[in-house]
Amino acid sequence: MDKNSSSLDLKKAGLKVTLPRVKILELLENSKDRHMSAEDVYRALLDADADVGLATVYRVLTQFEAAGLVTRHDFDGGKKIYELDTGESHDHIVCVKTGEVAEFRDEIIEKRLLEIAEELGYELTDHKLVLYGVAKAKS
Amino acid sequence: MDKNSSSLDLKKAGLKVTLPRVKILELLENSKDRHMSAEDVYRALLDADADVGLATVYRVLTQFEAAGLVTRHDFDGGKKIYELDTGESHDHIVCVKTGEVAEFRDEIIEKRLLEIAEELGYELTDHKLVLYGVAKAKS
DNA sequence: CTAGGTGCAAACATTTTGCATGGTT
DNA sequence: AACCATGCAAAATGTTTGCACCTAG
Repeated sequence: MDKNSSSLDLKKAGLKVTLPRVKILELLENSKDRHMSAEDVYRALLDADADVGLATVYRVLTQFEAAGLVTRHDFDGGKKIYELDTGESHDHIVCVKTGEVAEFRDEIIEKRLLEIAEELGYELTDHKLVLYGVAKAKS
Repeated sequence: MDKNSSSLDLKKAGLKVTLPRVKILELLENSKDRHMSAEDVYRALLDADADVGLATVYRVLTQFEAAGLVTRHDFDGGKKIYELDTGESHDHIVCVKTGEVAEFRDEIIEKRLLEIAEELGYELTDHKLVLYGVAKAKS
């Protein structure tokens, strides 16, 4: 019953349960790297002997985003990065040396952003915050 | 002596003073919209009867970025957006309806970001913060 | 069975690069 | 004069789309 959870999520999202969609969703759920580009997903599927076309990967990821299953980021500029949407909004910190991505959520920031938008005369709908830094050696 | 300031900036940045570079820098300094894509710059130059190739626009903007004269953003994902670097780091708020971009700087945020990076074991080198919202009717 | 999904390849959009020519110091 | 910058067109990315075939409900 491995695919059951994925199937349920798909149905809940109003998407027909097809093989490519299940495979992609499972991949996103199980992959160690939560942040993947369409190309990453495509290659991972190939490695897993799943025969899914690149165009389908793009289409499915787009549908997943529309359905709220995944979130899209444009960290650097080259590619679009997708990650499973856990419901918990969070921000990212990227190591400029290794490219590794970590996540965090900070209430002080969240609260202040609301205030700032208010002060500027906007109703805040979303935000995107990425920190860039060098990971320091751990003591 | 309109071009003098631009020329000086270019020299200070260690760039040879050429016509395309001067024109592009002046454009960025004088344009009402501080945020422009390479295509935007290219078309504005065409409109001004400046005969600069698109490839040169890309090259010059890249050099300007390397020289610290401009900053690059990837607001949505499609295109890369450039803006003059005023030295004052600031963040952006984008109206999801009109696409208009406003700028702000908030010390509470700046301070907190440093703390967060520290807590996560990073030395902060940069950050990117974009708020998305709907501009409310002004009373 | 029927609507919608998929794969492939071609089309697109944006950015980069090779090369011969031209401009700046 | 020497060197680097430019323009053009071709190539390289990354993403989207048209169309014939296939599959889930």
